[in-house]
Amino acid sequence: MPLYEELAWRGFIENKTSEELPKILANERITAYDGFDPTADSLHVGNLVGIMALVHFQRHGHTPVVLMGGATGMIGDPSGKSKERVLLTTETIDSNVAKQKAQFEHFLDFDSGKALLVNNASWFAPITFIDFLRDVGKHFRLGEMLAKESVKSRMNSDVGISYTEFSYMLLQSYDFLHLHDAHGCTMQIGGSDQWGNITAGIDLIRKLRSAQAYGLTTPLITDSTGQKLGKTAEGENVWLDPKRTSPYKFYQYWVNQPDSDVVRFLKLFTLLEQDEITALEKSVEDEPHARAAQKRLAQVTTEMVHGANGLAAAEKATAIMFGGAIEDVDGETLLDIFADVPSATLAPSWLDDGKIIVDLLVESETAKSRGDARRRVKEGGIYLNNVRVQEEDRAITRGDLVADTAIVIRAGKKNYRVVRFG
RNA sequence: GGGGAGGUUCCCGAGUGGCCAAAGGGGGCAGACUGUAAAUCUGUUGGCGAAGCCUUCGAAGGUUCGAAUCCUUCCCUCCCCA
Repeated sequence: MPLYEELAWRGFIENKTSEELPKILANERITAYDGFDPTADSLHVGNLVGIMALVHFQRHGHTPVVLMGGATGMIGDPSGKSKERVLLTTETIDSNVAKQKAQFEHFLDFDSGKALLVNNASWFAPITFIDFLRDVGKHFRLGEMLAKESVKSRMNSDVGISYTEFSYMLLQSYDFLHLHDAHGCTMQIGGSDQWGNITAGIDLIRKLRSAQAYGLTTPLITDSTGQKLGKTAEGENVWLDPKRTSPYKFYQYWVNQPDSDVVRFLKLFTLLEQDEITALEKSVEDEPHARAAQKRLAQVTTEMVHGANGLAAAEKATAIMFGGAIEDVDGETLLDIFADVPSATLAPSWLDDGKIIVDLLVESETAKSRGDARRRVKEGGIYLNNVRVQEEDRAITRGDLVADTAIVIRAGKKNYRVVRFG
């Protein structure tokens, strides 16, 4: 399937700046970029749409460019944001850029120029403010800028918009111009909220270089609850860094996708072929309880991000946590399985101090206060080694240890925490 | 620079001297149901405790027996005019 058709089928295309795009992508080898803000030390699931779009470009022989916003990340893009960005320090940004760079290497082949990763700090740092206003600012008309949706919506909100963020579109336009000049980049990919910034860049390239550039926006992916993609039920981001989001949790995030989203996500976040996805779609209709599509989605995405070992660990942990009893597992296996689960360590003597379940919940940070712990026990949402505990003053002793090493706490249906002693 | 409106618990938002740990909604958490789903229903949602106590309504002071509510100064946001 040609690239454009494949992107369309998979659901990557929200809008394009030119009707010529399908033809160009089929007949030419182009360089296309997508920007990523290094506001955290890891990429997260929300970035996957952009990453996978670049992956498809590379698979079809085009050259993808990952633009790290080392400079622009210090400003903050107002597009799609309801409030002003908290500004980060240079050190933090640099460190984030380095860490995200390593993650991109899981997806794209950067060998011998097949893909590029650039940081816009490298071209923004030498420019003075006066030069920038003269050379770039001159080509922007205030009327157009004010008409941009990203600006308008913030102007109409009661947080307003600072001059800093207002200037963002100039910076992003200059990125595009620079990549056009330096790498022959003629295309920018971005989320639908980037439309205004992308077209601004295309205009700048046309004005200054009399050249035609293109833009493609991907839809804002939300889950069935309308929430932005890549948030756990707790509202935390699902990160690609295993230190931030364990492979187990990552796997679980995908397994838990509702029927209404799973096919869409298979298309976007896996490279599975049309035949297999169609078969999985049928399975969702015919035997939804089997959740074959969810399992396959989780399997493929986890392996892609965390490798075969990460997937194996996630699957093993899942089998235990949603399956058998915990008593008949030996200590090593137990700790291995629960390696991905948040844990706490307490001194062995703790068990001899006549503590009760409420103490255990608080000291293992399962509950945020004693009142919270007490309430949750009362509600029947606390399990000790998978056995429900309903007495607030349930004593905790050495007898509760599994395999002489740990206690497994479960809060609610699927939130586990291991407490190790020693 | 001038004028006006505001800043309340996770969010929105009510509350104008005691009946306010603060209405209502949203969100979260838990339970039932279930497919580790959706929808629905129920409970719960500052901290410590048995009662009760402690901390909280942009910040700091002040008035008062008593303040989220009144006064002063400061910080921040929005709107209009210049």
